[in-house]
Amino acid sequence: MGEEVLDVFILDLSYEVVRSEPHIVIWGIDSSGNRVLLRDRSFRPYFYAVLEDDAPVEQVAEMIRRLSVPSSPITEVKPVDRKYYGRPVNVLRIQTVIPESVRDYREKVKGIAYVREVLEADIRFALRYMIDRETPPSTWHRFRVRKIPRSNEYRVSEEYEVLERIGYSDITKPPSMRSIAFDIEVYNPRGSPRAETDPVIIIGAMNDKGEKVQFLAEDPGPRDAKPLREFIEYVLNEDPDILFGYNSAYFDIPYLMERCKRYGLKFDIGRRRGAEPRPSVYGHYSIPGRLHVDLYDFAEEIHEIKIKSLDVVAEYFGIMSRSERTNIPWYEIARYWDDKSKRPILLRYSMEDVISTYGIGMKILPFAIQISSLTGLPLDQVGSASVGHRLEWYLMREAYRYGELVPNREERPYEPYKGAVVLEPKPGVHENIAVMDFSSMYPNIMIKYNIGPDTYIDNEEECGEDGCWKAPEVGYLFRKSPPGFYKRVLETLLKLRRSIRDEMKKYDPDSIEYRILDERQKALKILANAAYGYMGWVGARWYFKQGAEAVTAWGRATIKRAIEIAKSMGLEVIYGDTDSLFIKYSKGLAEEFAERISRELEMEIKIDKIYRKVFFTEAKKRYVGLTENGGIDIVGFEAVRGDWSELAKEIQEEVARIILGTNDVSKAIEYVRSVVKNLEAGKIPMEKLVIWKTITRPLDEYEATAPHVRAAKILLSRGGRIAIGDKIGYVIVRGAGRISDRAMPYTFVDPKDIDPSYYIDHQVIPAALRILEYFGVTERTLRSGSRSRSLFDYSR
DNA sequence: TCGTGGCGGGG
DNA sequence: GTGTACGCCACGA
Repeated sequence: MGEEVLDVFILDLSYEVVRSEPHIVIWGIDSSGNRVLLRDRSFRPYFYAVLEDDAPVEQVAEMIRRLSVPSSPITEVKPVDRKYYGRPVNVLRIQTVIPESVRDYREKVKGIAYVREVLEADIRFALRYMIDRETPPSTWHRFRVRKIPRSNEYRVSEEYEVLERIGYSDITKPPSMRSIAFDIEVYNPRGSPRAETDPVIIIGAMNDKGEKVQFLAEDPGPRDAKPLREFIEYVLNEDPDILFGYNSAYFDIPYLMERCKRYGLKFDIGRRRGAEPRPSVYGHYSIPGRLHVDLYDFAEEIHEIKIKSLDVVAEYFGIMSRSERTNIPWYEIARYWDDKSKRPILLRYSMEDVISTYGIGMKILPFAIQISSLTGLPLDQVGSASVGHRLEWYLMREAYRYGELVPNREERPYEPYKGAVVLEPKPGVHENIAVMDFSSMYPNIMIKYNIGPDTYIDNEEECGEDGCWKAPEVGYLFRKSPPGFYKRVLETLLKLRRSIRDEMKKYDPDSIEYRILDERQKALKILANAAYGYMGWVGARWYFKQGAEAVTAWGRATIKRAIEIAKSMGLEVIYGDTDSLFIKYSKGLAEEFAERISRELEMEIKIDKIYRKVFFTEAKKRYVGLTENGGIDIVGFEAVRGDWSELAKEIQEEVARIILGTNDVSKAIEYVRSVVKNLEAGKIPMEKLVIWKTITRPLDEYEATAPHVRAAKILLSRGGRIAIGDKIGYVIVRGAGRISDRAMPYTFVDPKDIDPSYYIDHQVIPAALRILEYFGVTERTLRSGSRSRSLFDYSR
C-alpha cells in the first residue's frame, strides 16, 4: 500500500512492545472524521549520563556499552550537546530498545566511574515521544503514513504506520468529538454500598445528539448482569471519544468493574479489544483509545463552591438549578427502587445527574483541550494532574526545545521561607477607594530579575560584564544575562498570551474562534501564574528555594516602594496585600500614579475596581466594599467562609449591607435582635444552622476532639464512611459539656433538639459584632431588647 | 488564662 | 503532590 499524508487530531498516546520492538501507538481522529490508529516503530527509549568534567568520555562510553544485555541491547552511546541548568555539560546519550529496561540500565550506569548523575531515566516512554517528536495531544498534526492491514485488535476504522511527522496541520479547530456522559445508581439498603454485595440498579447515559438511555436491573433481586452487558454494548456501539463521569474514577468505573468481575464479564469498553480500564497516574482511570474525563477533578478546583456535589456544580455552571431538579438523599435510593410507585422518581433523578454531568463536561472541555495541547498532558489526565504537574509537563517540553536537561524528581524535606507583606489596614469606613493591582506581579518579577536556579550565583565576582541583580533582604545574586530557563519560559507564555488577546479582537465574542482563543489565553495565564509557587514546591523538578525567596523579597520591596511613591504624591494608602494597594481615589492622580510606577518600577499597576465605600476593622485580609453599582463585596469575613452556619453568614452580610448602605447602626442592631428572637423561638430552619468542616486526616490522628471530628466519629459508628477531604455537616444540640460533646451530624438530629443558645453566643453575636463593634455596639446591646442605651445614640 | 491545633479563604 | 500570611474557633493544660 502506498504512502499518504494524513492530518490527525491526537486523542492519546501509548506504547506496546511487539516482538521485542517498542511501538508508539497514537489514537486519533483524521480530517474525514475517521477514528484511526497510528503506529510509530521508529522511536527508542534513551536516557543521559552526566560525566565529570575531566572524564575520559570514550572510555566511559565503552564501559556503558559493555552493560548491554540481549533482552534489550544498548544500541547507542554517544556524547551530545546539552545544557544542565544553563551550563554545557559532558553528557552521554544512552539508547536501548525496551522501555522497561531503562530502569535497570540507569542503576548500573550510576555505578560507573566518572558518572556524576543519570538524567531523564524517569520520563515515561510515551511522554518521551510526545516531547521529542512534538506531538502534543488535543492538537492537529500532519503525518506521512502508510496504511497497514487492519488487525482485529483495535476498534478503529483505519490503521497506519507513521513514516514521518511533517509538522502541525493547518486545521486549528478541534474536531467534533463523540462524547457520552454516564452515571450509575447502586442498591444500598444498608447505607454505604459495597460493590461485592450491592448490585447496580441504574446505568444512565447520554450522547452528544441528546439521546438518553437507562439500563435497569431486573426484578426480583435486583440483578444487574443485564444492565452491565447492555452498557458495554452501548459504549461499543456509540464508540465515544470521550466519556464524562462525575467522581467516576473513584466510584462508577471501579464499581462497574467489580460487578462485572462477579459475572465473569469483561468490562471491555475501550478501543483495544479485551483491554479493561486500569488505574493510572494521579488517581486517574484510563480507558484505552478513549478519553475518560472525571469532572469531579475540575469541580475540586472551583473554590467558590463549598460542597462539590453534582447538583451544586451543575447549578454553578448554569446547567440545571437545584430547585427545579429531583433530589433524593443517597441513603433513600434503595427504598425508591423497591417502591414501584417511587421508582420513576429515582429514574428521573438518575437521568438529571446524567444531563448535569454532560453539561459540565461541555463547559470544561474547551479549557481542558487548551491545557492539554499546551502541556502535552492527554486530555483525560488534565483534570487529575495537579497544577504543579501540569506546569512541569509544559516545562519539560520547553526544556527539550532549549537543549536543557530535565532535573530528576527528588525527595526533599519541607523548607519554609518568608512570603508577602500585608499592610495594617486603617480601620473605619473610607469613601471612594481605588483598588490597584500589580499585573502578574510574581511572573514579572521572575522575568525582570532573571530569577532561577541557572542564573543564581554565589559571589559578585562571577557576575560578568552585564552584572547582577541583588535581591533585597536576602541578598541573593542573579546574573542579568543570558536569560534563564524560567525567564524564557515565562516570556514565551506571556508573549503568546498577548498575541492571542490581540487576535481575539478580530472575532465576534460569540464566535467559536473567540471562545477557543479565550480559553487558550486563560490556560496560558494559569500556567504563568503557577511558576512561582512551583519553584517553591519541594516536589518540583525545578525546585529552587532561593529563587522563591527572592521573588517574595522583590515583591515586598516593590509594594513598599509603590507606597512611598503614592505618599509622595499625596495619595493616602488605606491597605495593601501582596500585590494590591487600596488608595483614596481622586481622578487623574491614580492614573498618574500608575504611570509613575510603570516608569520607575517597570511594573504595571492597574485600577482593578473602585469602591464607593470600604470598611476595615483592625484585622488584615478582611474588608467589606460597596461597589459602584451598589453591590457588596465581602472579603475574609465569616460571611464568605465555608465553616460558619448559613445563619451567621446571612446576618453578617445583612449587617454589612445596612451599615454601608444606610449608615444606620440602630437599624442593624434591630435586625440582629429580631434574628435572635426567631432563633429562641425555634423559627430558623435547621439547614441554616449546619456547620461544615473538612476532615483532613484519619480520625485517630487528631490531637483534640474538635466538634467536626466528634461528628465524623458518630457518622462512622452509624455505618457511614469517612474519607480524608470529606466535609462534615453538624449542628450543636442541647445538653451539658463541651461543644464537641454536643456536635451531631445534622442528618441524625431532630430540629427541636438544637441548642439556640449556642447559635446566639457562638455564631450570630460574634459574626454581627465583628462589624458592629467598630461602631461602639456591645454584646449586651445585641442581646437585650432593653434599651440601656438609646438606639438613637448609634446614628452616626 | 493562654498556648496550640485546626481550618479556611484570599492575594 | 504550587507558595506564604492571617484570623479565629475550640480544646485542654
